[in-house]
Amino acid sequence: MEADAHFAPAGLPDVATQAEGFQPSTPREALAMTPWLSSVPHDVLDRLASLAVLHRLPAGSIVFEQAETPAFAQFLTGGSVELLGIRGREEAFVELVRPVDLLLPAAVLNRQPYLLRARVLSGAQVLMVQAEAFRDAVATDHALCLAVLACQATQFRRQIKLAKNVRLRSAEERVGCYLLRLTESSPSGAPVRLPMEKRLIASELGMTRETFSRSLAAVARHGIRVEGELVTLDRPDAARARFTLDPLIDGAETLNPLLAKGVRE
Amino acid sequence: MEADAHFAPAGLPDVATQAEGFQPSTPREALAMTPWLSSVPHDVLDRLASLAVLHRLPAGSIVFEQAETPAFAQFLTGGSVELLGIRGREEAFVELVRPVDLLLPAAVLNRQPYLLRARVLSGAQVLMVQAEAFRDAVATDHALCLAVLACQATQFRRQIKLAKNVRLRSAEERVGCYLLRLTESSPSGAPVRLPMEKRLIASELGMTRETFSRSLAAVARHGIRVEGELVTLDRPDAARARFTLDPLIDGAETLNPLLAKGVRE
DNA sequence: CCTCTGCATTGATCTGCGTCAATGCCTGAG
DNA sequence: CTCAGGCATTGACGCAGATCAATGCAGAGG
Repeated sequence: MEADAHFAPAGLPDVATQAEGFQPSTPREALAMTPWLSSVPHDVLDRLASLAVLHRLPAGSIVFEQAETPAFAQFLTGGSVELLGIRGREEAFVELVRPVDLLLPAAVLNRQPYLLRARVLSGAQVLMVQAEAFRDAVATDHALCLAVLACQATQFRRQIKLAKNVRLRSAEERVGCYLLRLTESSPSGAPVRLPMEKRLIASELGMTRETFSRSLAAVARHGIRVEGELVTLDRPDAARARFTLDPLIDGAETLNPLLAKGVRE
Repeated sequence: MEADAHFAPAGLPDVATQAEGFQPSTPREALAMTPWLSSVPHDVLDRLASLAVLHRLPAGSIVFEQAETPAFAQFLTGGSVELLGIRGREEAFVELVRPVDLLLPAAVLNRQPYLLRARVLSGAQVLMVQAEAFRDAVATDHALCLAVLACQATQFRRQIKLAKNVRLRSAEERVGCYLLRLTESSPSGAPVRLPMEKRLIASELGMTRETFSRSLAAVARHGIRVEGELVTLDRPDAARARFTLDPLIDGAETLNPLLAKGVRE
C-alpha cells in the first residue's frame, strides 16, 4: 500500500525490469514497443495514443475493481498484475499478467463489467486508452482487430492451461514441473533463481504458501533442491522421471502473430 | 457409441432440440442461422460454406483429440460437446459447449494444437470449415474478424466464471445456485425439469456424481427439493438467503454483437 | 416375461490440502 | 543496537470432497 519507489520485493529482482528492460515514457512509445501491434498502421496507433495516458501504479494498488464497467482499455507495459475473483471478503487468485498484455480485454470489447479485480503485484506501468476509442479503433481497423483477436485467443489458451494444471496434477507435481521448467531454460547444472517470491509462485500454482513449502521438501526427494531463492537440479533424470513436462500444460503460451501473416497488404 | 437416431439420453429431452429447434441441412444454412454472424457479408459466408461440410456425430464420438493440430474450424450447430483435459488415462471436464458456438477457435486461429479433447455428449451437428480457409476469411473480412473476436471474448468470460464458481463456492453452494438459477427462469412455484442428466450437471459444476447427489439432499434442507428430474422451489426466501446468485458468476454469458454496432457501413 | 446395462442414491472410508499456530530469519526503521 | 513486520518453514489438526462399494431402479432388448 505504501507508494514509495521500492517496487521490487525485498531480496528478489523486480519482475518488471526482468521481463522488459525498457520502460516507455509516452503513450505512443508504449504502443510502439508492443510486438503484437507491429502490423497495425501508424496512424491508428497515433490516434489511440492521443487518447491515452500512461500511469505508474505502486504495488498493492487496484487497477480496476470487480463488477466495474471498463472505462479504459488497459495495456500492462511494465511490472505485473494479479487478477482475483472476489466474493465478500475472500479473494481467489485467477491469473498473473505480465507485460505486454491487455488486462481483461473481453470486458472492454463486450461492454460488460469486469469479472475480476486487478491488483498491482510489483510496481506496474499501465497504458490507459479510453474504452470507446479503443472499441472504435478495433471496429474500424482490421489489423488492430486481428491483433486483439490473437491476444484474446492467447489469453484463453493460457487460462485453459492453468485449469488443466490445477485439475490434472497434484500440488507436488505442479511444484515439480514448475521448477523443472525453470531449470530447463538455463545451462545445465547451474543453479537458477526463482523469478519471484515463493508466496506468489504458490498463488500462481493454485495453492497456499504452506503447501508450497511442504512440496519443496517433497520435491527435493526427487532431485530438485531449493535453498532460499536458488534452485538446483541435483538429479535431472530422477526429476524428469517423476515430473513429466507436458507442452500442452507447461508450454509458454506465446503470442505469435501468425494470423497477421495472412493479411494481404 | 451406437450410431442410431437416439441422441437423447433416456428420460431427458435432447439438449440440442431444446436449445435449437432448427437443424440446418446445408453448410450455408448453418452459417445463416448463426446469430453472431449476421453482420458478415453474404459472399464471405458463401465462400466459407463452399469449403465446409456438415456432419452429424453420435454421442460419445470424438470431434477432435487433444494435441491434434486443427484441420478445421468447427461450428457446433446442434447437440452438445464436452471439452476434456486429458492426462494419460485421466480426463478432467473443462467446459460444456452448446450451439451455436465455435469449438476452441483459439487453437485454429493461432495455428496451435488443441489443448483439450472434444467429445459429443448428446448427438451433435458440426459444421467443419477448412482451417486455412477460415483463417484467410478472418484475415480478409473485418466483419467476420469482429464476430470471431466477440465469440472468443465471450468464451473467455465463460471460462473465468467457471473458475470463480469452483474456487469461490463449496459444492453445496454450486448446486444450490445452479438450481436456484434454473427455477428463476420459469413461473414461480411451478416445478422445473433438469436440462440434462445429473451426471452431466455434476461435471459442469466440477464435482463427482456422488457429491452432487449428497448436495441435493443438503440443498433440500434449504427449500429446494429435487425429485427425479423435477426441481421444486419449496421455500424461495430460505433458498435465496442461503444461496446468493451473483451475476458475475451465474449470469449467462451471452454473445451480444455490440461491437458490430461500431462498424460504420 | 426376465435379464442386462447405466444412472442415481447412500454409506463407509480415505486423503490432499487448507487452516491454525509457533518459531526463526531477514530487513528496514528508529 | 534493538525492535517490529513480513516471509518462510514446520507441526498438528480438521474437513470437504474423492473414492470404493453395495443397492435400487428404469428402460431396452431378447
